[in-house]
Amino acid sequence: MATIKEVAEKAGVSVATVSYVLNDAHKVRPETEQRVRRAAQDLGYLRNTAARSLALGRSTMVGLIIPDIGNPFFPEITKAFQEAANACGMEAIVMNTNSDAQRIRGLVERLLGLQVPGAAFLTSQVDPAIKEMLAGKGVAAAYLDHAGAGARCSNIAIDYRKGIFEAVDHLRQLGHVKVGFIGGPADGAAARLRKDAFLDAARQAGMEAGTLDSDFTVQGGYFSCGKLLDARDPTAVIAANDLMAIGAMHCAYDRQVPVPAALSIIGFDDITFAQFTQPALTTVAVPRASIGNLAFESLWTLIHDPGLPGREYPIVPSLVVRQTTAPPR
Amino acid sequence: MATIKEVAEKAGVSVATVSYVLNDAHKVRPETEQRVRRAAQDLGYLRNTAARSLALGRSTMVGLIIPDIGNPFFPEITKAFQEAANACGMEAIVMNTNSDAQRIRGLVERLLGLQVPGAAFLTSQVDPAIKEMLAGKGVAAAYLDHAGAGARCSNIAIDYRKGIFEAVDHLRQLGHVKVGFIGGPADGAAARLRKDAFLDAARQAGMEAGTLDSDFTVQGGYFSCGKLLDARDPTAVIAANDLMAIGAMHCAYDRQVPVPAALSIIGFDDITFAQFTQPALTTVAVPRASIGNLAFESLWTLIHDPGLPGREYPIVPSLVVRQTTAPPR
DNA sequence: TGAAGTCGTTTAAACGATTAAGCAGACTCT
DNA sequence: AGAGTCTGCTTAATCGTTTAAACGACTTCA
Repeated sequence: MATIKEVAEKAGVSVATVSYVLNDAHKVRPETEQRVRRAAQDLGYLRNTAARSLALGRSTMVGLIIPDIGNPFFPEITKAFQEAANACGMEAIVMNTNSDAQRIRGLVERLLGLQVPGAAFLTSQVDPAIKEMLAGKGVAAAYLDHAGAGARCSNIAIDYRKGIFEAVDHLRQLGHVKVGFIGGPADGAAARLRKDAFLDAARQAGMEAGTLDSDFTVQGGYFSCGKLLDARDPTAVIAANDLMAIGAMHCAYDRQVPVPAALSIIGFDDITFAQFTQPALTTVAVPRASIGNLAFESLWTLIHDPGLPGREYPIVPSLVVRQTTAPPR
Repeated sequence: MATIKEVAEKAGVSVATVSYVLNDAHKVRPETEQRVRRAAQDLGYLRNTAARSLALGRSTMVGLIIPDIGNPFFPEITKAFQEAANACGMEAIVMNTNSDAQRIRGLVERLLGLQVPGAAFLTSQVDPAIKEMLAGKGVAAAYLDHAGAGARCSNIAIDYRKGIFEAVDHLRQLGHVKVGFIGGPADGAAARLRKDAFLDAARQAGMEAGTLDSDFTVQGGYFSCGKLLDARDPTAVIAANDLMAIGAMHCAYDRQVPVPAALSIIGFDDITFAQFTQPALTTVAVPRASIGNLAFESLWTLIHDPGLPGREYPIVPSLVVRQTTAPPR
């Protein structure tokens, strides 16, 4: 592997000059710059990232921590984040918590060892101690749906309320009165936001609302829908994510309850698959690529202006009407 | 950030001793080791990966190159790869080609700059020049469905033939005679393997076979299924991946052709969503977690025994019968 | 008793970049 | 002409590890 030294020798200059050229510090005579670039090109020179990170005291990698890349909500976010990072000359290190908040500490230590200047945490819970530690070490952070922005951290806030209100309003316009809601785990902050929004919206629309906490899985949606149907006989069900909505559709199918004729179903997230269910799922679309982009951009901003305080970045979902909603039976 | 020097001072030893402890070289008196470990613990010491990589001449990161993390075939592979890497104290750097083979060169340069000791290429085509370059630099490589193993590279070979034969045999047993096949792009090697296997299997089963090349997307499956239905009126269709099979299901639905009563459909891959279609998709399951694991393990082996030649790792798919297949009308 | 091992530790030289500080030489100004 | 200011480059220190080689202090053995 060619080193900066070899490039310097070949170009007949010192390593410092090569370094200046490579870092676009316009300190070098154009003619010399050309010689250096030629030499680098000819030798197939590639900067040694490790050496660079050591000298700089920080690497060009940023962390992206998500619960599970297998969850269809995250691949698109990940991709957008990676692309944004690459466009800025950085690498993304993607890590899964497997929905186990305990794991985060270990992941953060790995990231700190890698000297990352920043990391995005797109998981619902992060121990405040960890947040403080990161801020203390000057590592930029971006969170999703956390309390708010802080010293070295920004927050990406999905406006669940708006999305849920649109969904409820859509059902109201169709004439529904008895509406069920299948929520996420009771201990999740993001799940609570959606449920509270639903209750408010339903009250405001004068609906008879019934809610049930579930677990964001297809299976969970299936069972919860069954219980809801038995207990309250709603004409429409809103699920807090698409996976549960799909479970609900299967439940309805198995019980021979036609969707949407006898039961309207609305999901949340608009995962890629939502458009391919039969009938296609009406759902609240969350712009996932934007989340990934914003997550990186917020880090980039924080990294390049250490004085700047963290910001709040809003994400605005909106209802996508497909085929699982219709007037009540 | 605490450095090894501070740990050494706190423990009253030299940095070399600390390094030996940290690297589990059992060269140190147990009593001293304890002192060092305590000191490291107390200071919250984390190894500086950049410095380590620089000294070692290679990093503890391995590359994983895939076409698109948004494609449901890859998240699970990625996850398994990451977990295998982490279990061995390494980090995975995941990169997308966005199905553009041209991009690979750039990605490889980034990986080489990161001093990775190995990388897995789970994409259909890799320029032989790149393969040679990697082997030349002593970087271990793992490929998917490539010609074969070589000096510093292993190959993971999915036995498409076996999977396709099982699918065809299943249809034969049900009594189907006119069977269609929706393949991938004509220029893809993996697509060709599946199609050839189908033609062989169909001939062997004495079936009337019709094939059509498509593009591995839901849309493509939809249109191709339509064309196949118009041209040949088959009683069953096999798609080269699940996405196209799902497209075919939609096509059948839109044409009021009941599945499986009037048309049997079989997919390939068994993506997570295959079990959630309505009716649930019969498909050939490819053990994706195994692919991820093997990809990493093959790299690990090559990295730790530089003398060892690359190996061929077989992946064996198998049919999963669900609800989209039945005897012909 | 002295040569030859062990054992546990330290010394010091890498590794490949970045960057502040220094240094010639040319140019400007008084 | 001499002092001061640019310009364009080099010198050399630095980042935090790893690891071969050296080095005392003991033990063993002839």
